[in-house]
Amino acid sequence: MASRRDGHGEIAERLRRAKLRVTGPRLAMLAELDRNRAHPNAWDLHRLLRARHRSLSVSTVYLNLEAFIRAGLVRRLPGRAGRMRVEGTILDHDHAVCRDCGDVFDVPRFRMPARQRPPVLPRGLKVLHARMEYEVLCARCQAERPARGPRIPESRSRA
Amino acid sequence: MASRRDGHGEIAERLRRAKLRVTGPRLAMLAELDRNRAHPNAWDLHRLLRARHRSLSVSTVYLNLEAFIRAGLVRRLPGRAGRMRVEGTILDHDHAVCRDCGDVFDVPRFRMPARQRPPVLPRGLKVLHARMEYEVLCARCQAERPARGPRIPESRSRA
DNA sequence: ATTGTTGCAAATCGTTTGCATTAGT
DNA sequence: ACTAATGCAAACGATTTGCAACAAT
Repeated sequence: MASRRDGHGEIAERLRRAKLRVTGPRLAMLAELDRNRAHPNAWDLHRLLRARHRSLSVSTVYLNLEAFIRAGLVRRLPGRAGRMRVEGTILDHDHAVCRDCGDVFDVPRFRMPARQRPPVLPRGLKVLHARMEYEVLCARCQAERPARGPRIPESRSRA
Repeated sequence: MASRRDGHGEIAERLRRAKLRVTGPRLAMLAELDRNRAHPNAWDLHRLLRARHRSLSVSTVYLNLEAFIRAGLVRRLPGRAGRMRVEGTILDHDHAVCRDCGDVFDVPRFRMPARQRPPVLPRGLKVLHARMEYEVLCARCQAERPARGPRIPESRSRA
């Protein structure tokens, strides 16, 4: 509906290049993902977008995220058990994931030295990207006592 | 119960070092994780272990996996939306994750060149490990037609 | 006109939790 | 003895699916 106005021209273009139909929900989702650096999950997005798009349903969010991921417009992030996280900024950064709470932090990108040849991957795999990933302990989890029980399930997100 | 016999001596030792009580379910889980290179999830483990340990419950599997992860005995792997995968072999290898189906493949480890200094991480993060991760398209997904719908939810595992 | 997309609700299924019991230490 | 670990079932909550109405091409 709200096709190309809104200054979504560039986003609409991305969708077309990906051979995906340009629709309101998609423009809204990509726009949000463009600006949201908090690694939101499907529900975060749904909640955030409901403000302007009253009728947006969760299933649409899921369906579109899947489509975006396959189109390479969005990347799926490692996250805590039971939820999918996503990020739209396929920018130049790597991730640090907290071993205990699963929180994800953006970290400056590590660039593989020019002549360092990447390892040979198993036959059949087509490499799309290679990036460094850090397993860390976030400040909060370090403070934690030896802790055994599960951590607070996480669920923040900026607006 | 089946404390240290079974040739689980070494595993029991690992548990003690991690300050975790040595119990049957734990010995069984770690033993399975030691030999299973298929990146199983909680249900896979439960299913595999039920054979010998008829009474093992899923919650115990989850609880112990969480404990193992925090103890650094096991690592949590990136997985498809909504499920946790795990691996016991904290060996020298990296991972390649299929963008579309989420399958994980072990790949030879990339070693950061000696004098290449790793990037500075945000203050407060304590780095436990740094490894390369590849975003790939597995053979099956490459064969796939442009595909839009979700892939078969995955769920294999060796025995 | 054709076919992908959406929204809704129901169905699934992975993960978590409460609690009484059992078993390590 | 003291307390963690277990098993069970119920509770949760995230993701998926079926389908009819709708909209993009």
